[in-house]
Amino acid sequence: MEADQVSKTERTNKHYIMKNLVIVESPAKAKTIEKFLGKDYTVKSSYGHIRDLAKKEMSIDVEDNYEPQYQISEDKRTLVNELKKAVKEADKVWLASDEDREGEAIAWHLQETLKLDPATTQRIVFNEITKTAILHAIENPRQIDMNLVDAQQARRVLDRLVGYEISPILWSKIKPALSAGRVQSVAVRLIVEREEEIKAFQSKPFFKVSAQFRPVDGTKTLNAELNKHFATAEEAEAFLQSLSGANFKISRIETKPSRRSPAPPFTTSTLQQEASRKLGFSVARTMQVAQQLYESGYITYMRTDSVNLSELALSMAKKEIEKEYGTEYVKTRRYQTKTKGAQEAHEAIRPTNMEVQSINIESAQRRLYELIWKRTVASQMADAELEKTEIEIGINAQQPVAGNVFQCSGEQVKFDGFLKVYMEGTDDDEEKESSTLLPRLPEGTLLSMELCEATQHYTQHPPRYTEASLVKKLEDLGIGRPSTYAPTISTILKREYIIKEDREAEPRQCTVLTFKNGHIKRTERTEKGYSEKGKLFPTDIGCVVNTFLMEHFNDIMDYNFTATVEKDFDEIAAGKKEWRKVIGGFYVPFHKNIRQTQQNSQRNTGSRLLGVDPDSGKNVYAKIGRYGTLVQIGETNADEKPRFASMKKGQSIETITLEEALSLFSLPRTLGQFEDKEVTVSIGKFGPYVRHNSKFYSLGKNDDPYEVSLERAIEIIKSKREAEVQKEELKKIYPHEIGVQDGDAVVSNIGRFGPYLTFRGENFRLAKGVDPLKLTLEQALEIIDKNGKKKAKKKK
DNA sequence: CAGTGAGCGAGCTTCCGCTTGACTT
Repeated sequence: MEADQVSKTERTNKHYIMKNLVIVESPAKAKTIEKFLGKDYTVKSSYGHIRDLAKKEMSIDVEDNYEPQYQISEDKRTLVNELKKAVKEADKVWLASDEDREGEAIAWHLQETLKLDPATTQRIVFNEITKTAILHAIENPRQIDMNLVDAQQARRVLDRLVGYEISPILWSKIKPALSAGRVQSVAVRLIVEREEEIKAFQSKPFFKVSAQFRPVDGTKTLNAELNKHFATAEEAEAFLQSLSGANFKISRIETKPSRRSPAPPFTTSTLQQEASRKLGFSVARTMQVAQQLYESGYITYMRTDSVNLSELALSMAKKEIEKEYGTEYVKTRRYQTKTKGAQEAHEAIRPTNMEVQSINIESAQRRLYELIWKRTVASQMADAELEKTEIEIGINAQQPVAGNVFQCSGEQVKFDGFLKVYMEGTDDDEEKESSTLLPRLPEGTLLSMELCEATQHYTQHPPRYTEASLVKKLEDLGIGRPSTYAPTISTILKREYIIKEDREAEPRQCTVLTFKNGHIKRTERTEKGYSEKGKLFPTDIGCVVNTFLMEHFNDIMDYNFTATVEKDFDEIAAGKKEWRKVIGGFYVPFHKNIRQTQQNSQRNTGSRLLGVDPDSGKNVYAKIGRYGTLVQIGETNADEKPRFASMKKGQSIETITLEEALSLFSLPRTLGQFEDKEVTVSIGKFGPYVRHNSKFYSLGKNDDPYEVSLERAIEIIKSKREAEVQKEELKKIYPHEIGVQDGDAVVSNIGRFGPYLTFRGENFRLAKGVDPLKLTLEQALEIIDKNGKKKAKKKK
């Protein structure tokens, strides 16, 4: 009886202080929301998905209507246990993951895994992290939308089926450990096809004619360009010749106003593009730095496809612009997201506080922050007003020059508007002509020609993709999501389907014809061509895999495949289609194709016959082997085993010559004798090495195993020996006891990254240049204390 | 990763999308 009473009291008390648990996706978000909600609410984070298809095998039962087999992800087990505990202590659970397909699925997986009652579990959404938005969400809970969840399940299952059924075919037909997928394979296709375009491109020379004019009674010069190019030097010369004794006058001058509008605020994709163009960041670096800014509270969430700004952000921007630049610079703009397949669960990427123009922290973070600040503020500023002037200069020659005129144009800024803050970069490889202010001259003004030049140029092949321009292309095609752009690139790099490289351009011969005072002078000059930095090139493996996939899985390689299945997913989300039927409609023919391809297709190694080995008279091939590209002497199915040699970095099946291939067989190479033992050089699993007295010495970065001399090899051996002696010396010194504090020793030790301190089972790094042997106990303890505080901060 | 250096062959490899962490010798 007494026990009953107690529990009753407890229950009443509990009721009195209602305990709420809110689960969001990101811990940074959790921290912010907790502040808004007060102490009746505990806010925890799921750190994204907590459950997924099991990693091993397909984990989809195709016999049982595509039943997915889900599993708590390895790294989420402890987290799920914590969440379970928190659920027990709460009276009400609110699932507040993002308002999109993945977010809804996260909420559902949480509900299932935490065994929450759907009837009492509250599903809430907000796409703006403000107190009003969150309180509004709390007042409008709903239940989980199973249609949206099903759309996610269909997406997930389709991707697994495609990836896990095609990849094994690549292992058996081309090379082990390769992969294929709805997103990555199309990304590779884009790069391969661009390279093919470039290969097919025939660069043609042409001549541009430019001239400098001066008004007969004026001083200002006018630079203009002829409205026609010439194919040959002869034609250009004939044209220049015809200018002898010609008259020039302004035949048309037109001035018209024009406007320019700012670019919308950043999404993940546009941030990656601008950071690449303006800061030279790789896509991964941009995301890493943005993450740091997000975690420190400087910017909003960095994985988004939305250009939308919250009302709060709009008014903050307005205030900031008024304060900094004046009211005439303000123009509130609401942007519409046009991206295919955008889900818009978040705002655009913007500063959390527009009053903060810059932050005084590490350079990369500061520069990226300033870029975001400028872009956001500019997006809320007035148009720039320009005045564009076009001038046409007519030629009055003895032999009429059919329809040709010289042209020049200039732009003048009347009101700078958003240009005061920010100007979007371009991907154009050639520099844009700088806009100049043109003199105001009336029509009919007579001009004298000071100089005229015909310069040889070459037509340029389409540009290779950079990481950022590939992301843009993928986004345009609706392929991939903000959270996957960077990982997709790193996957196809890791598989060695593509490489990122700088390539120097071939120098080119350019003819210049100069026409001055009635004479034509011809000069030849060598011009540095356009060299490419950080561009993406397909590898042999990338090309062979692409050809194979294009031949056998044309539908999945189609640029519209994702867009097409997305339509199905949308219909599932709208409750118009059943996800298992959609998957069935795809899988039945797909799987049939898989079986046929496995049975009927040829092994494809990209083999190319290079010629005949003069020593053995056998054929020499270049092809893809188990561990990469190789060259081979002799036939694979002959009685005698063929000889193999791995290709060097930078060599490719397509371009390697017979001589280069044969030289690869010169390893292992015997260089000579040292200390009465043979010195040989070769290449192993971990790179090129020198072998001497059954010991191995890695070659330096700049040493070529095919070229390296005995002298250099001995140098390498000696320097490694010396390093080892030094290491032995260090071992004698370390571990070195600095002193004892409260019965525990403070010890310095030496590791791979240099000296460090150990105290009570914990390790502490030392700043550069600090010699642990000279440290006093006091100094050492100070370092430990400082580092300890840092660690504690990090843990929080 | 760890300071190695084959080739026999067992058993492994793989997808896309959400999200951050990690001890550090």
